[in-house]
Amino acid sequence: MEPQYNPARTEREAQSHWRSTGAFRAREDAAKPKYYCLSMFPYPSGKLHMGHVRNYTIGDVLTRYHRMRGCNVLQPMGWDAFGLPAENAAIANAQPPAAWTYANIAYMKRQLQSLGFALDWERELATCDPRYYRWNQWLFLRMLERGLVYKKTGVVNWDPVDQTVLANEQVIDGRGWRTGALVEKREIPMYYMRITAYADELLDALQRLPGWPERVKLMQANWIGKSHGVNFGFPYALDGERRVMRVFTTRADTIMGVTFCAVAAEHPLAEAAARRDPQVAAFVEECKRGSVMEADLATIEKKGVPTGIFVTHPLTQERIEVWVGNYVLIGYGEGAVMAVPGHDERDFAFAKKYGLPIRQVIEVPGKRFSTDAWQPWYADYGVCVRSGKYDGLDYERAVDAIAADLARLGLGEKQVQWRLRDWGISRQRYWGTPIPIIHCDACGDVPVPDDDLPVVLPEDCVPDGSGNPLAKLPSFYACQCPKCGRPARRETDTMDTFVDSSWYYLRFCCPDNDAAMVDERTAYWMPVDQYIGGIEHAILHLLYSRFWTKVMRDLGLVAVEEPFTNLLTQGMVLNEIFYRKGEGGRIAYYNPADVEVKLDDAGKRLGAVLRADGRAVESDGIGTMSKSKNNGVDPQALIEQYGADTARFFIIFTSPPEQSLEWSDAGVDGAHRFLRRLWAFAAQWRPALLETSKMRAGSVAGHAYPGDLAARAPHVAKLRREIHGVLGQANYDMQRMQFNTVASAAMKMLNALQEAAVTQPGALADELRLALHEAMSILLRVLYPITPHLAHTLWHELGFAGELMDAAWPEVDQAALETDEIELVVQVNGKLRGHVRVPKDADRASIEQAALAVDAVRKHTEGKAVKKVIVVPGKLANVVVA
RNA sequence: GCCGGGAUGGCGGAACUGGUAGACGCAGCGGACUCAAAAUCCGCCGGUGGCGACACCAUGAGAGUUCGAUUCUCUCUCCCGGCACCA
Repeated sequence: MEPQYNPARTEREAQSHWRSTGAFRAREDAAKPKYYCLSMFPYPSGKLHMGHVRNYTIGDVLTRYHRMRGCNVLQPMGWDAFGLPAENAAIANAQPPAAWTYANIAYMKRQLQSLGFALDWERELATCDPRYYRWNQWLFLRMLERGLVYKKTGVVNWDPVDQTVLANEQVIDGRGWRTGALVEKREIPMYYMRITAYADELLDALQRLPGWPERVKLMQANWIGKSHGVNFGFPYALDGERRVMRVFTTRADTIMGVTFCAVAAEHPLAEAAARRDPQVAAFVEECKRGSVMEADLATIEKKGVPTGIFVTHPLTQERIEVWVGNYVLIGYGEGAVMAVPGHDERDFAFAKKYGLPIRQVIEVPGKRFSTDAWQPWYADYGVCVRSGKYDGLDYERAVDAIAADLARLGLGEKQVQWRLRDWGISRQRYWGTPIPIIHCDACGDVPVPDDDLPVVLPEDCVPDGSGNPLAKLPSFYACQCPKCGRPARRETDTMDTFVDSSWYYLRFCCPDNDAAMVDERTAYWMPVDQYIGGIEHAILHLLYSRFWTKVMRDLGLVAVEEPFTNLLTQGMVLNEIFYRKGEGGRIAYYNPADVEVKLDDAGKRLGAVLRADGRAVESDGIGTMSKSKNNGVDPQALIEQYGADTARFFIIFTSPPEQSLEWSDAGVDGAHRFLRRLWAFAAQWRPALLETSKMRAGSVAGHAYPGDLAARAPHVAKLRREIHGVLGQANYDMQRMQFNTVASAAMKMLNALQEAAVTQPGALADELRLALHEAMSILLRVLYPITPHLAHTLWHELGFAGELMDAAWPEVDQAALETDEIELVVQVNGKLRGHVRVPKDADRASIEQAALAVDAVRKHTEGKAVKKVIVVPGKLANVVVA
């Protein structure tokens, strides 16, 4: 054994040992409880970043821990390989996305392997592989057959210069990222998946996911957004035709306060008004410019124009004017809303701005209504006033009565409304799963027959930013109609990459099956016992995966109701974002490693410059590490300098998993120092520990301190008390997944070991030797999930039995924790004033007496009446004085 | 704007069910070893006052509940994530 820690050699040897023994190959084994541990697979952006290291280290810790607890573990890895960055890289480097992606996968795979994760690489998959995405296409066709896929128009960002559809990410301040042209909204036909058909179940089943964080379930519930209300119509006549404008409201109790209505720019009424009023037309045009993002729509100034069209209030017969409002969403509800400025904040602001009437129709006791300024209580539930026959009714009764009256008129009914919209999966892009549809002039949209799957994506295209290259590639799109055999055109849109990631966890169970999407092996491994990934996926990816699983269940393909039993949402790894704005609004991002932050003498920040040219760069604050913002930190330098175990230990130690983390490598030295110190300690005491290992090799208890040998020496008893006390905490922390304090626990154990060992530097007494042996065995097992190479190597070097990865997780010896006396905290009026030692089984009265006898307590209670003494057994005594 | 989360020393963080605030580290300071440096080891290390014993203040800000609040409640500020075409 080398006297000094050599991470490169340790890791090389441990990894080759694991590789040659196939240590992490997962096989179905009905005899053992299974544990499927999955980390969200990475997008192959080029290099791993710290977020990946954090994510996969957490997964690895859990996988190795559960294996020691006796589980048959599966931890697979794959590549979320389709997506936009590959096309961006293609534009920049004139290289096909496929070549770029495969090169990135090869590099990142080596990085993952160098980190020593216990992955079953035989199950590796990449979503850009036709053997994978053919099943996207296959399931798409099954969903199409069942009406779960349909076609309708959707709104996209259109760059008029490049003649291409832009992702939201590619729109910066309303302009195309490459051209700087003002982006327009455009409606195009797209395929949708009917996730709304599962809205009720997706919401309901959240209650049966106790292993998910409450906040994620809350976010999903809010996203699905079930609301109860009334859908009703305002009759009107237009061009001599009698029609009805439908709206949905959750506040039907305020219906008598309607003073106007508002419709979205895309609403038929707005279009009708635009045809005869140029002002309305201009406003509708204005609304069609700008972003399609909800966040932008929500923050823009609320504006509108009157259409000159009037509808009839269904209950009062009042004439109500219709406005076009830029804040009304065509995609939500009916694209039209009734406006009650008295009791809706948005409507109030709108009415104030345009001088429209505001009417109070809800009263809350003790509150005074005024049209001067909005007050939050205006939106509260109360009692109807100035509402004719509904006066005096509370919310529930008013809604019931109004819904009944509207129903009698044939104009409305109660309705459940969802915020959730169907999932648009069409992308006008090249690097994705081709949608298996053929457009025939005679037969319409014809599904590609199953026998013709997969529709293979050509891998040699180089996008140039001006639209989808597939649409310019006759060898791809030219085809025959499967129905009539006449020339036809293949669909050139591809699928949203969320499709790929919606079921990869199922494919990991049976990645080698070329005949079926999934097979019976999913019954063994599914559901995923522990899923780990960034909190940024709390809604979309996780909701789509839940939906997809339910669809597959209904198709009889899998048996599970929900894909992920337990979810750990990892906090983001953040770093500062630096950029420069070039001509035409183009933005270039610079990696923080290449930027120097300038400080003044007082340490105040003056600015930042790019090291390469010394010119200033702007800061865009801190944000999640990403390819697009170029603020990732490559872990490679860290691994090369310190080794994988240090990188793993550091990322685990520096923060609890769920917390977001601003990247800083301060402290890496400390992590490395600890591992060196542990190695040196092991090397120093190796002869004694080896000898003890030999002596105890046949012991059933393994490495536990023998129960028949009482630890009489105080320093031995102290060591055992400390080790087992820390172990108890570590076990608790492991279970609640607070791994940073498990790492701390390992450090505390080494500190205790060193302290105990120096107490008797000469010949080791048997008692101490056995206690050190036991403590070291516990320490290595606790540390193994975090720093497996080092722990594995020391385990062998010190002669501990068997393979560490299959050693049983250590348990606390309660006998080691016992003491005769305990120390209690003594407070006066809740303030710490001293300590007192009492027998461990002391009763309340004697504790009270002991507390009152403490000098500091006497000083602070002198001349005052003691009202009572609060005794918390085992913890404290608090003397309360007047 | 809406939904979800967070804020504790110079820094990362700890404090289990409301019970010793600052575990474990980093950085810093002082010392030992050394010709010297690195490595290693020992000590100190929230703030203010005091030689000291000790006292007071302190968990983003402000209020409240409690014998006692980092922990529970309310209001506010700032930061992070999501908002349906980044993944």
